[in-house]
Amino acid sequence: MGGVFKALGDPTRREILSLLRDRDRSAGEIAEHFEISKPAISKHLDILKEAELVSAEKQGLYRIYSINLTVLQETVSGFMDLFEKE
Amino acid sequence: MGGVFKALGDPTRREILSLLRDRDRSAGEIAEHFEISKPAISKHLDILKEAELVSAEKQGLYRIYSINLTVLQETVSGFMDLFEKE
DNA sequence: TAACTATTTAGCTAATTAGTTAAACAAAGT
DNA sequence: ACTTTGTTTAACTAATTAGCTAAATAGTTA
Repeated sequence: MGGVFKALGDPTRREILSLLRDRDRSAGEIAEHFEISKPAISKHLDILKEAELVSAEKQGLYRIYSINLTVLQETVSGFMDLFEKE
Repeated sequence: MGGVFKALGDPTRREILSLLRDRDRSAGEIAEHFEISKPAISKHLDILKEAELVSAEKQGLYRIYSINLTVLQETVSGFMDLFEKE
């Protein structure tokens, strides 16, 4: 669970998630949206994958990334439950 | 908003929040729950304060910290709304 | 198999972060 | 005023992180 919050701590990674919210995208397509280098994006994707916030599927030459909404929602809302007033 | 996720990214800070969930506590009381030094805790508290996740009130010799549930909930749930399926 | 494209890995650097101890500051009591 | 107690600030260090470029890997196409 720590990994999820760590992953969400970086603005680039949050922006990647919001790109993937709309639709799946290849690594290169994601990289296009940022000023930073492709290897840097690749590393961010790796961290998101590690946190299970995204998953990747090989499709020919491309790696298609998709967001894992379930993990995102369950982790964050599970955490937030700790802070419910009762 | 970034500040909130950055603040939540650290396990010590999440644990501080969960201590403050039960009741307000002084800086020293918070520090007692951890192995690390008081100055280290003080810095964590500063980051949480910066993110407006906690607030501090002077009470004589003590600084009493309380959690700001509103900021925590609104920020996180506001962020999660971006990921609602529609 | 050679060339091309997409992506990742490796090796490096600069910046940030979480921790340390020592010193400073603030409030209270003697 | 001096001491004690609680907390923060300063100065430093070690570890981590986010970025870079160059090289390697993997898949496609000619």
